[in-house]
Amino acid sequence: MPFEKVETQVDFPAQEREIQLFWDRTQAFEKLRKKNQAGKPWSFLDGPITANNPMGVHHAWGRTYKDAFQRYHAMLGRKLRYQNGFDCQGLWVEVEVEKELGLKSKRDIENLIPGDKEGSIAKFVQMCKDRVNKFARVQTNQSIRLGYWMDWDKEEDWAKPADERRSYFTMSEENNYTIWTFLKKCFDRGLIYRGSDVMPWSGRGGTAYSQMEVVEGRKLTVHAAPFVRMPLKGRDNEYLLVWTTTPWTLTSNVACAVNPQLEYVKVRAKKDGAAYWFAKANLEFQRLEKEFKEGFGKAEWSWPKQVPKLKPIAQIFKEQGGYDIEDTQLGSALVGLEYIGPFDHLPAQNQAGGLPADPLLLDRCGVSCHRVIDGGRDIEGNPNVVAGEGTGIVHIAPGCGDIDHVMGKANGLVAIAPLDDEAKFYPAFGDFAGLDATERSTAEKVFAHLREKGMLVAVEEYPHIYPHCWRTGVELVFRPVDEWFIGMSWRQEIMDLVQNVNFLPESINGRARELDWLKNMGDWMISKKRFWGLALPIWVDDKDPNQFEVIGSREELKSRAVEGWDEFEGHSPHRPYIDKVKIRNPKTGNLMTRIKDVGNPWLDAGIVPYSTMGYNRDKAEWEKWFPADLITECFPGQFRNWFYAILSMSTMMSNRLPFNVLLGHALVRDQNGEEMHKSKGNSIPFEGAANDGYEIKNSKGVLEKHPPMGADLIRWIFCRTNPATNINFGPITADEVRARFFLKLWNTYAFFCNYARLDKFDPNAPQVPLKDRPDIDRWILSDLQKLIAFARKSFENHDLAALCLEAERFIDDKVSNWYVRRNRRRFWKAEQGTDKLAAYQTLHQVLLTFTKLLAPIMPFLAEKIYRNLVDAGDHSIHLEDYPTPDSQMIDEILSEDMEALLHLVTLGSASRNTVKIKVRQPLAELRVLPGNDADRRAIIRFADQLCEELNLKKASLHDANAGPLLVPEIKANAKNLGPRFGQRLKDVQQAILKSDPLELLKKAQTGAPFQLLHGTETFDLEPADLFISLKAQEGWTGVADRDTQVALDTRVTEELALEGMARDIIRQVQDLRKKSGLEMEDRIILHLETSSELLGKSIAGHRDYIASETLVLNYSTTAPADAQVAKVKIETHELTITLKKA
RNA sequence: GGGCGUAUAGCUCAGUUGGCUAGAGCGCAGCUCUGAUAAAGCUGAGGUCCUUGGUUCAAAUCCAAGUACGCCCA
Repeated sequence: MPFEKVETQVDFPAQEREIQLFWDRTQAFEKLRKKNQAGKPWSFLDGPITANNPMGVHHAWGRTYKDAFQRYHAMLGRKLRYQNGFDCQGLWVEVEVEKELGLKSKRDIENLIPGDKEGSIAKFVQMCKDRVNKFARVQTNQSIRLGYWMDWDKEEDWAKPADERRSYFTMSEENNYTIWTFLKKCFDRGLIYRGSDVMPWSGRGGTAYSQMEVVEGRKLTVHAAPFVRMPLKGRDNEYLLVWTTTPWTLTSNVACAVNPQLEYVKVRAKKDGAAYWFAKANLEFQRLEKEFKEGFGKAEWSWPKQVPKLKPIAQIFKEQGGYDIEDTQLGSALVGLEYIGPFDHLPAQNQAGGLPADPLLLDRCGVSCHRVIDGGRDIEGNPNVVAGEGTGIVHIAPGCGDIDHVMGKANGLVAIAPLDDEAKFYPAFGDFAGLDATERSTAEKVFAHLREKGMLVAVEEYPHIYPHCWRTGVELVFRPVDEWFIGMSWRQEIMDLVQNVNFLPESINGRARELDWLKNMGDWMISKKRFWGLALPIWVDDKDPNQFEVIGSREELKSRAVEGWDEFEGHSPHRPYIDKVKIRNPKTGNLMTRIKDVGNPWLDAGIVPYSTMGYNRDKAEWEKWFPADLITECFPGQFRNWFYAILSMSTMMSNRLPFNVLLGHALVRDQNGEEMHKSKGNSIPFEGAANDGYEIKNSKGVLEKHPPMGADLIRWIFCRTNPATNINFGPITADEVRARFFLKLWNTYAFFCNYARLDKFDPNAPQVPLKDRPDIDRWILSDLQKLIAFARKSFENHDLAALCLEAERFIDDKVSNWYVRRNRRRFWKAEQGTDKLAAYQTLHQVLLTFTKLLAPIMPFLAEKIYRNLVDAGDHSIHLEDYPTPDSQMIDEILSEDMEALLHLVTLGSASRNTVKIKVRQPLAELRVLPGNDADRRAIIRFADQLCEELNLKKASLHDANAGPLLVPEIKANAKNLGPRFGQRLKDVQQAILKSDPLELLKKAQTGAPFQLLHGTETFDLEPADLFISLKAQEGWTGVADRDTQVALDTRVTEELALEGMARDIIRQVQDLRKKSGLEMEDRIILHLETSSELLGKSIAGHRDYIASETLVLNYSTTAPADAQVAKVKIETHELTITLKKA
């Protein structure tokens, strides 16, 4: 039965839990799917969430969007897939499992079962799978609590393999094999290659990092940077001065590079008579001067306090006894000079062909390569060696740096690679063997050695941004590695497609950002020397490492397999089982073995437009859902990650865009705009916000408890936010939104239900025809239609913020603060009748429609309200059709007029405020001189509304023929004019007083300077020179805005005063009723006692009025016993009120 | 170093194709209303619309340069 009593104190989270039970019990979601089974498809593609931890409150932003758009389209009758996605594979899962197990390195993993490497990997991979399953379940439950309607896995589903569940999992066979399809297409186009570049490498992680990952791990670091002198061969006491921030690389120095066009100086130190070559510009160059003042480009990257300002090279020499400049030469003069390196005694420096030995360069070694080379230019034509930081002479270690590597190749230098896969020195490095390159002590050892050889000139502390391992935090080193790449020579194809992507919100410039990335990105490194991930389907010839093949499907592998298939059969394509399968190279007849590497996880997420829609399984089905109508994700970072992956992979797969619209949103911050971190105490867990309550630090740094917001409130907060800007999320926002919207809506709904219940309003009674309803009903219904149209447009434009803000205005300004407030009496009044029925029907329709409009955004609250507005039984609001606007009900003129009425009310209130006469005191008349048509219409059409609202006896249109309503009174602003006019001030004042105030007002209102004639004189004046006030006639007060003037009769006659008192009395009686705990409908026996003659007169004159307002059954001449008593003051008169329930 | 974006009240932000006295919410002060409302209304204080120059009858808005901040890339 509808219209149960609604309490105004409400626990939203508790209510949401009840609604969830209702949905579960009635199978509401299943009913919805059934209802739309034959509908036209609307394709949403979920970007997979990393199933590695519980989801945070920031995930709720995107997930709310996802749910809201799906629910909206479901209400339009569209058929949806409702498929959630979990991102499963990759290093981030390994990291957490390693942490759980307390493992420190790859070797620990391989030794999980001591002595059984393969078994260890199998066990580790299984644990990764288990972890993913565990958190997929956690996230599923969290998402359900958010109200996110998806085809979630049920208890029985979790026992099934990933491929047979409802959500998609990137670890599924389908997903992995579809990536194989993609890689095969790349291979067929000749794009897959093995690169042996010098790559950023994590010693602890045991893996190289892709460009994307290096970005994640950049940190401000301070390195001990030595200035080293390298003796030139054949010159006496003459040196190259080099500088480096990575001292360990000096062990592997092979050459020194200069810029031939740059000027170099030869400086002789007075201390020991040694001569040094370095770039002339560097002598006095203030290195990192800007960074010293301003930091390194991020707030947290300010100059480290303990690090002194860097010295120019000249200062270093001065401090060591001074110097003279002996010579200046272009760099070209240095090219070819040979020198002695600092670590020439190491075996590695003397090994033929370098380390590892290059078979083509066996005629030389590190030591024999030591000479000055031309640093050359990069692909954009900029010189690789420049003055500035350093010395303009760059120490080159082709085994330790990517540019060095390139230069080494170009100059026929050997490469010496000093570090193993744990970033420790190889044995060929003497007493450095086994040392960790990133340890400070290793750098110290380098310095000690240099000092001993007399090659160390100075050491400084040098801060810079240096790449670190994003997971372990250790410094990355550069070492030569074999990694697998997709060549990106086809980037133009992707860019051509991206031209047509609809990136929202537009202000983010998503297309330009994506194109920028596509233009500048390097080749895609897809391999990772780890355990848990996509098995890259690359098989390499056992005897000829240059021959390899990419396998495109499970079937292809099976048909090619010559070994190991039986052991693999029955396992997912993961390590270690997939590694068993060998194929034969048709060209050489040799066996081919899969590379051990696993794949980049963005391949996993990037293939989902294909793998989840059945590309390899059922093309017709795939065509039905591809491309997705919408995807939505958090945008920072994704331009180079998921967006990049799906766009590029889809280009390769079908040369089609995988989606029509991409809606991005920004980041969640704490309520002060700072990043949320558990350690900072400002992070809000999802469960805390949704259901359990949470603690965050307040401004004093003390943990403070906050009640839960509930899912709908979280959802609303996210939806009302401009997706282009970060959101400051926290209790302040929550309280504000709850108060201004949720409670407003709730109380309006409670008001309606509570009266409807008392009045036994029948929602099924015949509708009062629109034409028979008063203006205010037709107005709110008209604006309701406009809101419906706006809501539909907002969903179509993917602009939920616009809808939420408009909905807030509608409920707050229009329904609650105007419609309900103005119409309370229609609901209160005792007699039934058309007018009352119309009021009920109007408000019922408004609330019901509004609830449906917002059901996609606040599904719980909408359901709750719906269930009390209609006799719904087990029928959910989410099975309703989305409202359609009825243009017949839209009345633009009426809307304008109502707007104008609000404008007049404001002016009226303002005029009351100027004379401080409270609204409870009735006044005789308000006159309006309208400045526009709407105001003119409103004062005629809504005079009664205006009277009621402002407590007036009469509101009328001012007759223009009767002269001006208000007259400006203009005085001179002596403070302004005095300094300018001095003794002539009096004349100016006279001029102002004598001029026609209306004319003067007009001049001043232009805002521009103007002239005032006075006798023979002309004064140049500005608007600020005048004090202007508008005066009404005696006994009246007036205010005006730009257009419209109002004048209020402020004379309080005795009759009006007595009525005012009566209203005061009513107010006090009501107050006592409320305090006494009486119900709204209770009738009372009232006794009023006063010694004031005036008050007595007021009571006598308004007995019936007071009685009807306060539900007095009868007046008692004496104070009743067992009654509530209050002694109050009406103005200065004392009054004793005694009442009891009749 | 390059690219993109932003700069408006104490805070968070609106401000459309240039156009009226630059606004809202929160916060602050005063007054008011209240038997749906932990609410609401009116008034007030609070602005170098980042700076400088230009275009224009007119610039917060368009253009240029600079400064600061953010993001992306190197």
